[in-house]
Amino acid sequence: MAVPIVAAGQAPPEPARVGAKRGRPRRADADDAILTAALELLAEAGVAGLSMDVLAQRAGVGKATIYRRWVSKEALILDALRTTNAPIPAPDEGNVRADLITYTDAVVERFGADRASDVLPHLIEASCYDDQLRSSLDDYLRGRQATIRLILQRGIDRGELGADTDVDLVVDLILGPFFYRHLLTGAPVDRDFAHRLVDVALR
Amino acid sequence: MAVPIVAAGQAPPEPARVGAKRGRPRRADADDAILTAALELLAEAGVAGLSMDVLAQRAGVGKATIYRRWVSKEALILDALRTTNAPIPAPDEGNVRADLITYTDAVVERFGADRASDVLPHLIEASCYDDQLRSSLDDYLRGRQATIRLILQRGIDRGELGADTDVDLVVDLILGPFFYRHLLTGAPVDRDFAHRLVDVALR
Amino acid sequence: MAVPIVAAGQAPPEPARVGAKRGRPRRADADDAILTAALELLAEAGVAGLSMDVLAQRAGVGKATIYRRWVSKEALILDALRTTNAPIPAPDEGNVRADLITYTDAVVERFGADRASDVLPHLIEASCYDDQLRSSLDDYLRGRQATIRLILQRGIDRGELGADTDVDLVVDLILGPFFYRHLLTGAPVDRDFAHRLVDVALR
Amino acid sequence: MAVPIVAAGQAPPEPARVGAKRGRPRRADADDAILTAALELLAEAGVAGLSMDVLAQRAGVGKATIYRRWVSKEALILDALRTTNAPIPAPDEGNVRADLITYTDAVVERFGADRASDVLPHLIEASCYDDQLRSSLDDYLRGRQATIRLILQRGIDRGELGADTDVDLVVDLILGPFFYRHLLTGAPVDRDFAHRLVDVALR
DNA sequence: GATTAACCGAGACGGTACGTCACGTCTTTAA
DNA sequence: TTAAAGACGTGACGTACCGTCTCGGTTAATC
Repeated sequence: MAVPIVAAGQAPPEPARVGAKRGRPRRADADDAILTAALELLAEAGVAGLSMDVLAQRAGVGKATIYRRWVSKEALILDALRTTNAPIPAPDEGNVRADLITYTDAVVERFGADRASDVLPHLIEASCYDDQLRSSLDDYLRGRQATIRLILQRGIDRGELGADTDVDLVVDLILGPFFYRHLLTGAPVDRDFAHRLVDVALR
Repeated sequence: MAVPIVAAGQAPPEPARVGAKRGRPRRADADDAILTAALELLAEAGVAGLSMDVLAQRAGVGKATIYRRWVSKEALILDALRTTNAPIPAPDEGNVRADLITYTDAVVERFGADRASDVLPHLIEASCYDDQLRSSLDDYLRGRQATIRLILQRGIDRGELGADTDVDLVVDLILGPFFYRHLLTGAPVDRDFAHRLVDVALR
Repeated sequence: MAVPIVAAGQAPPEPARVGAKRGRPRRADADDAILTAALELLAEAGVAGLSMDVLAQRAGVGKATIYRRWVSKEALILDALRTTNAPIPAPDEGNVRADLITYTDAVVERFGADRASDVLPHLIEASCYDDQLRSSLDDYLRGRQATIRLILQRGIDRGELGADTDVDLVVDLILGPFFYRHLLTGAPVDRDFAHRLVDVALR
Repeated sequence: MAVPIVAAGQAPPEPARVGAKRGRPRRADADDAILTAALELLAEAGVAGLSMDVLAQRAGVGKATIYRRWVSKEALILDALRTTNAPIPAPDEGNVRADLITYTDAVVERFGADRASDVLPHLIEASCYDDQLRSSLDDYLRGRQATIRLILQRGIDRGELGADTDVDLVVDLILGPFFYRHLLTGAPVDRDFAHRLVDVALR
C-alpha cells in the first residue's frame, strides 16, 4: 500500500521505468511489519499511543524506513485503516431494500465494534493541515461508498429503481446520519435507526 | 462561559454560594481577554497555532489563570467556538419548508465561510480521550439542532406536520449529510444539495 | 556555573537588576544534579556516551531544563570540566625552580590519570564551530595558567627572576610541549621530561 | 595513499599478488576522486560538512567503495590531510638558527592560512575512540617533525650543535608552544613568537 | 489594622514526541 | 569480484508543547 514518495493511497507514478531500479530494493516485508505493528498499537492505545519511535521499535525497523515509505504519520495511519477495515461486501438478494438493510446492519455492527475509535477523527483533523492527506482521505471515504452504490446500481439495472434515481443523494442520506451520530452527537446508532434511514432514502 | 472547575459548557453548579468567597476574586475581564486571544489565534493559524504558551502571552495572562478557568485546552476551544458561532436564528414564515430552506441556506453559507476550519475536527478527536469533553461537545452539537427542531415543532403545532413526525430523524436527515460531506468526503455543500435534503426529509 | 543565557564561563551579566526576577525561579539544585550526572557519564563512557537524553534522565531533569541553563552540550561539558578539574594549587617553597618542579609533577600525574580523556579534544573540535565556546574555552585554558604565572611572578617579586622575564613565553615553553605530547604525538609525558622543560625555561 | 583494508598510513601489505585479480578490478581513479571530493568538502564546510553520503555522491562513487578503501571516515580524512599538507621543505643555509627561522616562518604562515581548520582537532578527538587511528595520527604528526629534525641533525653533523643535543626536546620546545597556542589558548602565533622559541631552544 | 486565602503574571519544571541526519552495513543489478 | 545506488537499523539531535508548580505580589473578606 505504501508508495515511493507520493501520499498514501496514490498509485505509484511509474517509477522511472526506463532505468529500472538501481540500488538496494526496499525490504519487501517491511510494509507489512510496519502496518501490523501500527494496527497493534492502535488497538492497544489508539492514535495517541502510536508514537513513531515505539512503532519503529515494535516493527523492528528504523524510523527513516517508515518516513521513506509514508510521507507522514497520518498517511501511514490511513493505510493501516485501509488494511483493517475491509470493505463490507455487497449482498445480492435481488431486492434493493433487503440488500440495503443487510448492508446497513453490517455497518451498524462495525460501528459498534469500532466504538470510540479515534482513528477517523484523527485523520479528519490532520487532513485540515495536509492537502495530500485530505484528498487521500476523501478518496478512501468515497471508496467506502462503493458497496452501497453497487446495490443501487443493480436496482436501477433491474428496473427496480427509476433511471433518474439520485444515487449520490441516497448515499449521503444513508451514510450521513450514521457518521453524524457516531462522530458528532453521540446519539445511538442501531438497526432500527438504519432501517428508518433506508425507508426514507427509498421512499 | 468559563466555570470554576467543571468542564466547558456545564452550568456552574452554584459556586458554594453559602460561604461566599474569600481571597482575591478572579479578574473579571480575563475570560474575555483569553477567549478573544484564542479566537484571534484560531483565525490566524487554526488549532495547530493555538499553543497555551502563546495564548497566555497574547491574552496577557498567566497559564495558570487559563487552567483555573478551563479544565483543558479543548474545553477552552469549545467555549471559543460557542462564542463565535452564534446560533442561527429560526425564521418564521409560517411554512415549514420555507423555514427549513431559509435555515439551510444560512447553514450552507456558514459552512462556506467556515472553510477549512479545523476546530470541530480537533474537538471531535480530543473528545475521544476525554469523556467530559465528549459530553460537553455532544451537548453543544445537540444544542445546534435547536433551530431546526423549533421549526419542526411549530409545523407540528400548526398541524402542518403530523403529530407523529419523527423529529429526531428529520434533524439527522438534514444535518447528517451536511457534516458528512463537509468533514468526510469533501463533496460540495451547496443550496441545491440542501434543498433536496429538505424535500426528502419532508416527503 | 551555569548562567542565564550566555555561554559557559561568562560572568552572568547583571540579570536585569531593575525588574528583579519574576516567574518561578530556577531550581537551585538542578545545576549540580546535571553536572554530577554529566561527570558520571563522562567517566563511564566519555564524551561519546554523554547524550542529552540520557543525561536528562540521569539527572532527573527535563532536556529543556538543561538547554535553559547552557547554550549547548559543549558549554555544559566545559562547565563539567571546570567542576572536576580543580586548579592545581601553587606550591610556595621560596624557590622558583622547586615550585615549578612540584607543579609540573602534579601536572604529569594528572595527565596520567586523565588517561584517554576525550573531553578536551572534544571541546577543541567543537570550538571550531562555535565562537562563544571558543572564547569560553580560551578563557578556561588561560585560567589554567594561573598557577604557573603566580610562581613566576613570586620569583620576579623576590628578585630571583629578572624583571624583564617573558612570563608568557615561559608558560608556553612549559605547557606547550606537555599538551603537544599528550594530545598530538602521544610521546610519553613523565617527570624527567617535565624537569628538562623547566630547566630550559629557566635557563 | 588508500590501502586495501588496513588503517590509513599503513603500507599496503602486498595485495595478494599471487592469485592475481579475479572479478571486476578496482577503479583506478576512485581514490583520487574521493580524496579530491573530500578536500573540496573540507574546504567548503569543514569536517562537519563532510558526510559520507554527500562525499560519495560528489565523488561519483558508492559508499561501499569508500569503506572498501578506508577503514573509517577519519582514516580517509587523515589521508586527505596528508594530501594537502605537503611537508615544508628543509632550508639549507648552512646555519641552524637561520634554517629554523626560515622553517618556523613557513609554519607560521601555514598556521595563519590554516585558520580555523577543524581537521586536526577532529582527528585528535576521533583518535580517542580508535586505536588504529591514534597510531596513524601519531605517525603522521611525528612525520611532520622530519624537517626540523633534519635541520638539527645537519647542525650536529657540521659540529655546530653538540653531539649530545637533545633533539627530541628541541623539537617539542619549538612545535609544542605553536600547537598549544593554535589549538588551545588561541594566543597569537607570529614570527616574533617563533623567533623567541628558536632562541630559547638553541640557547 | 492584621490576617488569611485565593487570585495574579511570569516563567521554570519533568515529560514526551516530533522529524532529520549521519553513521557504517547490506543487498540489489550491471560491468 | 568490484562497481554505483540506495535502503537498512541505530541512535542522537534540538524544538515545541503539554499541564503543573513556584515565585513575589495583589486584593478582597474575615477576624
